[in-house]
Amino acid sequence: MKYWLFKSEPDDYSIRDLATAPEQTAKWDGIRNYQARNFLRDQVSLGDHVLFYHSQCKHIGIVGTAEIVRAAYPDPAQFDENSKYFDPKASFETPRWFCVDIKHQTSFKREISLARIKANPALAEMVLLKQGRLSVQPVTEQEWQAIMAMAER
DNA sequence: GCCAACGTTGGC
DNA sequence: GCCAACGTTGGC
Repeated sequence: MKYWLFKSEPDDYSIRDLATAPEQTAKWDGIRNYQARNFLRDQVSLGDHVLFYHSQCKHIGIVGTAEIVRAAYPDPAQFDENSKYFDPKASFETPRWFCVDIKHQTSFKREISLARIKANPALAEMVLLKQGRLSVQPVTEQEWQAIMAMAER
């Protein structure tokens, strides 16, 4: 069992959108960064747990959790000429980008703000704080437990 | 809206 | 393969 942190701009897609989606499930597509792609394609597995993070908004932080309900498959948007995620260099034979499906698990009453994350010594080594721009990133079990201890349901 | 950090592109 | 130019992310 592994743990991850997925970033989303809530104006684009929020934890509330996920919680109210059909079957509380969504396709996590549009990832167009190679490092994030490699995690999605090679390491994110069915049943893994996800911290849902809101970026570029008023209340930046971790807002809930989700679970991987489908492992990596080619992101259909790369083949769609009308999508902003279209990639002319991708083909069905050699897809370049991948997505997974996630299902909502919990929404926190209050977000665990970035400021509180930075203030917690147990979280000092989080990839979130080390590598600010990575939108799919691993989380250790210890970090997961520390986050859960801070969360109000 | 600004700007730092960092990823990507493309000329050489 | 290097590196400058450029684009994007994301906190503030």
